[in-house]
Amino acid sequence: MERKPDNCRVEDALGILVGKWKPIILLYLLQEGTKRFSELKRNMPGITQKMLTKQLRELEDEDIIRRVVYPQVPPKVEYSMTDYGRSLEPILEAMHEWGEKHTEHKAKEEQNQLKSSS
Amino acid sequence: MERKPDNCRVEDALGILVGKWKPIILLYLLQEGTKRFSELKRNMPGITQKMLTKQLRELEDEDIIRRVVYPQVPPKVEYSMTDYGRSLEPILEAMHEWGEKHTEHKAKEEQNQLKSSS
DNA sequence: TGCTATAGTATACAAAAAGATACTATTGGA
DNA sequence: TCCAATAGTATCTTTTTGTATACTATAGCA
Repeated sequence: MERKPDNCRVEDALGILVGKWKPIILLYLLQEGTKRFSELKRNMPGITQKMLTKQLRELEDEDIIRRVVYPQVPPKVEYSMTDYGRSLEPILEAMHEWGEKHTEHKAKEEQNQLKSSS
Repeated sequence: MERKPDNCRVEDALGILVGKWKPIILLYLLQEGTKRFSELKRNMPGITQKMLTKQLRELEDEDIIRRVVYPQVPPKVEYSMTDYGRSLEPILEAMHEWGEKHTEHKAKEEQNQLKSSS
């Protein structure tokens, strides 16, 4: 990594991944393939419709996911990863792995604090 | 990636990396090693002292960077990556690479839009 | 006729992140 | 005696994110 901060493109990836629900949406779609709006919602207890819609729209605007509307009533809308979106997988995977190590790390830290305070 | 969203640890990494200046700070320290507060500030035009201090404290609390105070006047405080912090490098690297591809991708998209609107 | 299901909007509000600006302590040197 | 340098705090304001809640359209069905 020999580059200047001014050509740092880390922010681009970060901008796409950031948002309380985006990583969860992306991992879900990566694992499960195509999903309807209602299935996404069911899978994310606590999310509001507005939030889910917003996150999906943002991901769609970045060409990370695809939105397909079926002209039916009641409506049916399906979401899936684009090929381009799938290219985020290594990042998500790296983050997930790091996150698991981090959990251990925090556990150890707490252990140390207990020792030193007793 | 065959896991349930409820054991998704992506958020942990995200929580550490998110912040307008954190990736820049981390890449800088990874590349340049130990740096003083004033050097960090000089390297990030636009950041306020308050912001820099806050981001550094948060990274320190997570054991990602180390803060060493020299009892001098005027004060001297040095920051550097911890070993643990260096374990974030693959993620930052993956993000950087993706970001570069993203820049091309966006350029192509704009080309296509120009074509289709002419 | 009125209810259900689905995928949303619209509006108001609360909380978190970021920015602007002013202030502090201390010592060596002019 | 007063100024410069360094690494901060303390407040206040603005912007961005996220939450809560209510509302909409429409085909099919009882």
